[in-house]
Amino acid sequence: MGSNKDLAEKLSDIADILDIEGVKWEPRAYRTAALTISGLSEDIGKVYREGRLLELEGVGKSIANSIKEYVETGKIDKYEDLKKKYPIDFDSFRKIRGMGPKRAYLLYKKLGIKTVEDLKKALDEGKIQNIEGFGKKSEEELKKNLESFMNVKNDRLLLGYVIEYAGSLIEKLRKSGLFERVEIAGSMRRMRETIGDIDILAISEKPEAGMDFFSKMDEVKGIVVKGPTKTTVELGIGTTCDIRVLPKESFGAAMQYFTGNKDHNVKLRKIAISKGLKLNEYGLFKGKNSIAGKSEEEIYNKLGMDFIQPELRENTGEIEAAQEHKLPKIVEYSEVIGDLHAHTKDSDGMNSLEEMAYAAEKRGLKYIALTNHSKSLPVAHGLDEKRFSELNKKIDSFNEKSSIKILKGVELEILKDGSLDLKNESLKELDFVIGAMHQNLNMGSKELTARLIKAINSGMINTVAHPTDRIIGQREGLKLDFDKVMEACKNNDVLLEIDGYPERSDLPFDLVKKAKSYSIKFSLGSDSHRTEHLRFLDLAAAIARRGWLEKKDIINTLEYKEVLKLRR
DNA sequence: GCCGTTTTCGGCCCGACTGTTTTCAGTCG
Repeated sequence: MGSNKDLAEKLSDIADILDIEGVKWEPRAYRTAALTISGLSEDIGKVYREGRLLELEGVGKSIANSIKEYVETGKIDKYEDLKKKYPIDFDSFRKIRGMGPKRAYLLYKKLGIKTVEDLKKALDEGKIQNIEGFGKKSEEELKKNLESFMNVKNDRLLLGYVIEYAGSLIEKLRKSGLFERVEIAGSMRRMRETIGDIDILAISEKPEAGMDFFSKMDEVKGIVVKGPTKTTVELGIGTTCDIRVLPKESFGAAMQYFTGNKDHNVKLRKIAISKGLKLNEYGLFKGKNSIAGKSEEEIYNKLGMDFIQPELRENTGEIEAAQEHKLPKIVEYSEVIGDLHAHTKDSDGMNSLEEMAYAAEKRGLKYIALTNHSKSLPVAHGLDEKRFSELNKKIDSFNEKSSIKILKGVELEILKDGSLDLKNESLKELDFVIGAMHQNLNMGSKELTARLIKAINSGMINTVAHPTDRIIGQREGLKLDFDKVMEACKNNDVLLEIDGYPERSDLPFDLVKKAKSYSIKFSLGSDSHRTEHLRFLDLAAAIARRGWLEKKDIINTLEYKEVLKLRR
């Protein structure tokens, strides 16, 4: 029994070794496949068993066979053979800046370095600088990068906790007066739930002065590279930040290029080539003439397709849809007018009912569902029927006198056997019921799926809370059979939730897309436990956009009274 | 090894930066 991550690492290792052997192009193929698999949100074993391996980007006959081997035996012969020949810990070296496969091999050949520990020892003994192709500076560089590799806890940061920080960086740069324009690009612009670094693009008449200003900002801990138009620094918060300065006439091309993702860009470039054009960060070129570059729109249009929103740029069919003019009109952030998952201090939140409601109103919302935990979650001070009934009265009187409305809700425990934590009479008094599994999750996939489906079939819940139950960086999602779950949701008019709380970001966008294909509708929630968390609703909206959802797919775009009608 | 709106064979994204070279390879995004 292996994992997607382990398989992806093995395929990357194969790529590295083939690279060393001077094999042309094959490494690229293995890397593409590795990338696809590491980004997959379903178990590769499942994909294999359902005979869908060849549908994966970059997986052909040969790699599909390797995956088959891996799923069935946990091993890949080709990998084992190559690894015997090159017993090098490529997987760790890959993560050290400046250590690619070629250098790793050179150091192995010359000094017998196989592991990170070996490398550290050789560096400490000053042996690296004498190797041909290395020098004193490379040695120093490697030392530094090895250090930061050993200190790194988690390589990607959660969008929800970095986005405001990045916003303040941008503001500082704008106010410096050295730039005509400064914008965020990269995975942050695509609103991916985790980001590897922060990418900033700028237009400037004085790029060198701009680079100087940037590299000396308070937030900067160290400089990684610094050139006249491109600088990379390490920030105090534990991530790197790239800034790139480009000419005005190229800014659209640069935004397009640096927003990514990589696969999306590669495909666009191939399309450019097929039309006898060339696309790079400076523009779209016919021979030496630029035919587009100022704006992203003109680049997409000149390539024969509609403009594609940043959140969609993942190479998961958006380019084909844009060519056929069939992209959905995805939901706007401003169209989400209510929050359908929040807590107060009645259970495990920090703020009162009034504080939460008024804070939501201040953010421009028209309603908020207060969905406190139910009694079987004692760690969160879950409420019993009696306390819910009292809270409901408070909400009714609040609603009478205020313009923002509160929905009487619950985040209801789905018990071990699939029964519900509150009596039906009590549930009938509520406006919005979120079914959730927080406890007793150590059961088999079949049992978990059956448990959830029993709750969905009860007719008493509106939506399923954070359906995969993943915690990013801490635990994988539950191995639910989502085809069955979605089928059940569809048959019972039960929604799936998109929980915007940064660690959850759940459903993930690819499962959102899948659920949409079942014609399921969605509820969005910030899962706020304090007023400051209400901004996470935008992150839920971002996932909705990344999952191609339109206004009509999301009930938070309905008016308060319409949402009330959904409750039977 | 993968893939197809020039193709089932013959291509495979492209430019910046660094350090070591003495014109470029390796790495990165």
